[in-house]
Amino acid sequence: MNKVAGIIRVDRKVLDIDKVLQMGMTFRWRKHGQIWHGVIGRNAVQLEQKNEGVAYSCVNGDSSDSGLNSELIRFFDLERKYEIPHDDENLTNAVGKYEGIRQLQLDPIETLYSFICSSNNHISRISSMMTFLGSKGDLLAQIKSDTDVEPNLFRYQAFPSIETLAQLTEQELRAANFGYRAKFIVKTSASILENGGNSWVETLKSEDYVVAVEKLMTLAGIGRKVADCIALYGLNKRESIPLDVHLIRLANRDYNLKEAEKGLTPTRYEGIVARLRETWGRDAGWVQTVLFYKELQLSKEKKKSPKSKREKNKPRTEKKEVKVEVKEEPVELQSEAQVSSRKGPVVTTRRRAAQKIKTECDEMPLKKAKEEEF
DNA sequence: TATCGACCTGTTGGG
DNA sequence: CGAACCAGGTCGATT
Repeated sequence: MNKVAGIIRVDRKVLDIDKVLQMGMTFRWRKHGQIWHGVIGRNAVQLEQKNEGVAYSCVNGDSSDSGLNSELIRFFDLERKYEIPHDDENLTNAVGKYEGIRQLQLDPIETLYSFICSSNNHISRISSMMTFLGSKGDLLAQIKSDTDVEPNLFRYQAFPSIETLAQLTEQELRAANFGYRAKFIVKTSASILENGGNSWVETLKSEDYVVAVEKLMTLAGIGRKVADCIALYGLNKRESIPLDVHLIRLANRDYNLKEAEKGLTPTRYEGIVARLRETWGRDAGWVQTVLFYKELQLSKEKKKSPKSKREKNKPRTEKKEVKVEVKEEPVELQSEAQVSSRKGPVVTTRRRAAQKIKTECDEMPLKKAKEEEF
């Protein structure tokens, strides 16, 4: 039945597919029983994590075995050995506790649309929106699922071309629950088409990080943070740090960042991100992913256990050995946050902002160490 | 350049 | 049960 199958021998500590496929990097993978179903390029792929590694099979036979194998290695970024600052105890602990997270190398176009949908949104809805967009793509395969009661069917669909996406109307998208992002999708599809379609997005991969971000931000619905998400997961830009209140919050707590969580202006965004890059080193983007995952887990734990009013005032940070290298000053931070505004970074001067990034990037040496790890 | 409100919709902390 | 200095932001207008 499965034309192509194999196994990638990789430890769960290096790659944990349960984590990376549902933490908010990619949104169209589904797990039925022990099997993950999804699409990579034009391959309808099934994955299962085992002790020996990740078993894979391709159910539509588009790819040769060796081809799919190397595509998966690329997809999961397995050729890279992430590096972290040796003296960062907080990070060392987080990496040790939340193992197997990778900086996925996803399809640029799908990633672009994913993160337009991500604004002011949560994973489950982004997933349903992306499934809707995916439903416009070529059907590669479909399978019946024993465990999935409702649709009882999983459809593997290639992500649609820009030409196809450009046919969607705002009305149709709003009916599909895209909300105000419907307009972004319509406008951006048209713009990309004007720029040259799929190939224009693909070429962003070979651009410098700063240029890529600058170009992405010319599109509707793509601001600074979303551009960073696309750059990180879709364009393989490791210096990219998608910055939001959660990241500021954790950096305030664990890295003495001392920044207000709100009122994130373009200038402040660049400044904070530059500092974090310095702190986290050349794999800052991956570090952000790990720490973000940690926050996700902490907030889940928090939700599970009903909290007393006492606990609420004392934000607990599971630090039994997590040594915060610097003292926190929450009071001061709060007052800062109150002074600053509530919402709304504005990007009136994108070129200016981009130039600033460039300066910062030039200072950052990017050596190309590469190691095998599986 | 910074600041603000509006924007879809789902979830949640309070009353 | 219905607001909310909400929630993984961006845009456009205004200063």
